Amino acid sequence: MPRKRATIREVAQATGLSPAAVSYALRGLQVSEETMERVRAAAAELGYEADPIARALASGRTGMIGLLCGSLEDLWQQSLAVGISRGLREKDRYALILDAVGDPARERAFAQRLRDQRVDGLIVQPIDPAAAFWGELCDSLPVVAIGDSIKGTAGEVVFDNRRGVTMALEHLRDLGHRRIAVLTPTRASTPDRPADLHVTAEADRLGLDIEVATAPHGLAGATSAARDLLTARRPSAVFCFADSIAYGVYAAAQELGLDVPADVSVMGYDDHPMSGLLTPGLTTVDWDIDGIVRAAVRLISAATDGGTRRRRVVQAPTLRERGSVARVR
Amino acid sequence: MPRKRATIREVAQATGLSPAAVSYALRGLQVSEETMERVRAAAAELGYEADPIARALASGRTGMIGLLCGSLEDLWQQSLAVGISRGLREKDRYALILDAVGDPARERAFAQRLRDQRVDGLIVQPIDPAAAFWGELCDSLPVVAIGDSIKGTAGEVVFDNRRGVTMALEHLRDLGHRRIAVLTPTRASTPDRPADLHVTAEADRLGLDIEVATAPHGLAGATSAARDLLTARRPSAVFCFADSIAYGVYAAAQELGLDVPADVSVMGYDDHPMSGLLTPGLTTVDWDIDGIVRAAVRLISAATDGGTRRRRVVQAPTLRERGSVARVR
DNA sequence: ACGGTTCAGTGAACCGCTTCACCTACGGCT
DNA sequence: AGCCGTAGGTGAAGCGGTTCACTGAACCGT
Repeated sequence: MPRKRATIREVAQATGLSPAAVSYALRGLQVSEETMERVRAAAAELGYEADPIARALASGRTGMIGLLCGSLEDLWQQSLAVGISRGLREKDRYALILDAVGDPARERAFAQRLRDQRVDGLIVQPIDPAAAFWGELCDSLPVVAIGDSIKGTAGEVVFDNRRGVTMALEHLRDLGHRRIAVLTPTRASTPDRPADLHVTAEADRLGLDIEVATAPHGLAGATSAARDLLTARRPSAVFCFADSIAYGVYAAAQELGLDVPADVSVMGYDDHPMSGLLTPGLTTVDWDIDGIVRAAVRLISAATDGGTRRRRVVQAPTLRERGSVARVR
Repeated sequence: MPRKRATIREVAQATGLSPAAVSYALRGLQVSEETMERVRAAAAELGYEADPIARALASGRTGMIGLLCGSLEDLWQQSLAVGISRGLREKDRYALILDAVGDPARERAFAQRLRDQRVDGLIVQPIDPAAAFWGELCDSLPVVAIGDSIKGTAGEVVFDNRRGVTMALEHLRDLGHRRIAVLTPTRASTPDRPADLHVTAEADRLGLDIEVATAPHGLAGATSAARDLLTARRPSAVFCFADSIAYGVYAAAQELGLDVPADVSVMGYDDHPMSGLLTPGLTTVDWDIDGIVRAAVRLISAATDGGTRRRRVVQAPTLRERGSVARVR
């Protein structure tokens, strides 16, 4: 039988004060230095620590930040999540991480769930940035969006995806590629992502012959999607909308005995740490994950600390050329 | 101004029932089919959904499972966390993930924090399985340990680390390696991990010349630790206690112009999905991550659903030979 | 000496749900 | 008819904090 925990009333009893006074004292409010000391001592003595749930119910705050990821199977999003967790910890906050598994319906459910959990703020990498519920959500707590812009957020770190896509496609074109397969992450339902649309527009402009397919982030799934792609009408290059997916292309190529980049060029998008370690190194679009983490943490902190001005950080891409894209023969 | 949410009393009012009845009805308890239907309709009408915080305070349960990771910088633990999250979701539970960052003090603090959050159960990959506070914790909620055994848990998935270590070292010895560097994860303070101890014992038995060093899980950190190792008195093989760390050795070797495995053999421990994709493929000890995930989810579910019997799953390692370990010249 | 501030602290009403003890009406059984 | 068992429902007391309105005393300047 676990010994019951001390409550605030016991501390009050022990010090001869009211529960209210103890509550204030422990938060360093409204009481004299002397009683504060007394209360602290008694609390330590009794091993008292405020119950976060009760506190959340009464005050509506938790000190937690919600982190809602579109799909945690994506290694890049994993890195992002870990980075943000650590960044927040340095500010004495915790991250509550939820994974929408690429499903917009879950995204909605989880976002609301996090609100109900009284997170002080929400960082989200949205699957469907255009969805209607975001508006309502942004009204009830500070939201920071990463990736795509959401209306009404308290701050956002958006990627200049148009630029990133252009950069990638131009690079491929410059090396002579014309028939290019594009692999984008699978989504449960597919809201038209701005970046996706931009791909076809840009391909048009550059006179490229594009074929779009989807692939899951997980290595096994991505590999099998890539296998289909490479065995059918094989393109000269594959542009993957996430490094995770590009890894699947490597795996499929290996299976099929195809050489990267001699038989097929591969281009990624993210720059995950592992991308530099592959042979050949993955040529990819680098979004500076550390910068994004820092910006997101800064924005959410500002917003929850009552910062009022809406902030927008636009992340510019860099082409990270390694060995996976070659000039077409 | 966000419209206030409906409470249970409003639903009660709307149906002409008592709050208690509504509470029961929504959980399918103690009420007639007919009122249940009426309540459901009214709830839907009002957009009512029970507040998880209030519910947690009153009932002491949340439906959440805590997941406490030793160090989320480790890619393998990331995979584990994602896998467990998904596995739990299928059982309509959520995982609350916390990262102890390799620090036993944080491990303690977070474990208690999770208990205070009223998680229904805790899955932990302990840094310091021998610490005293676990006992108290296991008394107050079901705990499942992964990796090393903890006293008093409701279940555990333990790795047969002795066997894994022996397997790895024997493999290296069989290929003629004698001077072997061992790279283990950095810990804030270093409780003597059983596995670590076993390494020196086994090295002794096999007549190997071992040098132990530590490295962080992050690629940058691991790389720099490996660089030091490889520039000093270079061993013929490096045995890393995590694939993440082995990746750092690859990176360092690449920087230094050393060939794996011609100049230095590398052996991992985990089998992360990326390990097969590197060139050469990382020879490693495979713990069957999917099996572990399944077992952990099963155990914690059983334990929280009032399962009483203590369960112990011992995970056996498999040597996954790829190309990173060569016969010594 | 007196009204007006400030300071430290109090009581009680929440926050929104669960749960325990109790109540009522109804049907069945003997 | 009388009694009991049960299904269906009610009221109120929590859960463990926070917060708001208020009080009593000390202090202030005039």
